[in-house]
Amino acid sequence: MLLEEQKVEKDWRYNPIGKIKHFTRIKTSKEFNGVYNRSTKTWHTPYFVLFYQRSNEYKVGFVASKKIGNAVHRNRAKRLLRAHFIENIDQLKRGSYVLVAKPALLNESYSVTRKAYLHALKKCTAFLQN
RNA sequence: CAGGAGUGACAGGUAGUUGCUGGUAGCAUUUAUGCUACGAGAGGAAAGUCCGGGCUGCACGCAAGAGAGGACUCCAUCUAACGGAUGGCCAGAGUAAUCUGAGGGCAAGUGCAACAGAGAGCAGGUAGCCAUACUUCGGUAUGGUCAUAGUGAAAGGGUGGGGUAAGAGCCCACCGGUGCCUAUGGUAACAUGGGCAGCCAGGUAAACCCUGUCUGCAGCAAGAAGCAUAUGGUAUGAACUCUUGCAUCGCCGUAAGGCAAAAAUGCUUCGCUUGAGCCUGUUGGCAACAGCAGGCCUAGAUAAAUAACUACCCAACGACAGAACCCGGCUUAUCGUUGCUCCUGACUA
RNA sequence: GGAACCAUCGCCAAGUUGGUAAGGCCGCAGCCUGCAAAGCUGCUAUUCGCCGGUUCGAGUCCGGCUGGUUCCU
Repeated sequence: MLLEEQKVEKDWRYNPIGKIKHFTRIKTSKEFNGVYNRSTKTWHTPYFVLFYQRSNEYKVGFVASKKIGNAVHRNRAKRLLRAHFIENIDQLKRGSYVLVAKPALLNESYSVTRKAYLHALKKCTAFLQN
């Protein structure tokens, strides 16, 4: 019994869900291309594109290209996407996520983009719920 | 009150909830992670990368070698240094406050100037003017001359008088400009005078070039250390050969490395923030700035932290915009709010 | 982050020492042909990426912006 309890504790401690720290970031263009090409589900909205690849690792990548604007606008787009991601982080399945920003993201309010994000997650079947 | 000129400051704030990146302290354990508390967390340009410096590596015998290349160029001061700043001088713009200026040398040398025009670089002579000769009395030829006309961005001083066949710095007076000498003021650039000379000497050096000053080359993806992976091996003494030797050349010299190792790939750590630092006061200076005293520690990330939401304030959901080794400048972008000083005009007292 | 370079007609481009922008393809018009193609002739840059400066005069020289490309990885 004790061992089992310890195991549960271990699992909880090693379960990275709940903190963005535990998601390893996607860095190189090779990794990004891997997610783009082998993604199990993708969903497009006017504000961003969500790529989801099922795997045993926890990985995230936020992308803001030069089309969005200068460095300030790119940083803001990535921050907004990160805020969306952190909000529902404890309900996500294992896998690699890539969020690509679009120029319309900066002009729309947070509540609208939040709805779009939740809808995209549903369509990609990334929620943990049964 | 209206219109200007200069120089500063700020770059949203407050409260709450949920989060991010470092630091310090404590606790826990699987010993590199988690939790809790406290405090910190982008700019005036962080930008462009246009200059200068620190720092690091390479080079480093001659170090103040030589030349090339590059940059700058009125004077003085400031600075670690600068192509920067401050104050002046000169030139230009403006009624003025004030602003703008790559602002040495073309009386060292070489080159360049399309078109137009007679002529564009040791000046020249188209029209014109004058004299002489000839004459068919229209003019033609030769010589003198350049004031006047025309061309051009620019035609070798200006005005007046004398002079002459006609004219001309040919001569004279005044003015402008140039060189030399000199007096006064100023640290100096230079300014204001005086004398003498010669008689005018064009523009262009962001054309070559000359004078003077500076300059070794590269950049934190510099460079150092650790772990893992696979590759690779002439010779064993020297020589040969290979690789490297950070722009060029001369003389001198003949370097370094080849398992006690080298280079490649991936990851990590250091470099990485206490510094020509900031703030306040005071002293010196017209000022840039410097000295002294006291106080402060103020981002250090790594696909890259400052966010999301709610409420209120406000003329305003705020302009331009995100540190990436660090400083000093320059340049460019910028919605506004606001302090101080000065100038001109109008009106009132 | 650092370093180097480029921009000329719709496309490809020349333009050395500053003097009024060659050429080819495409397009348009004409000739030729029964009609076309080919060929021949002619036309097409008012602003040389943009803004200033030097100069009598800048595609060219100098400074600053804008856009793009390449290298270090």
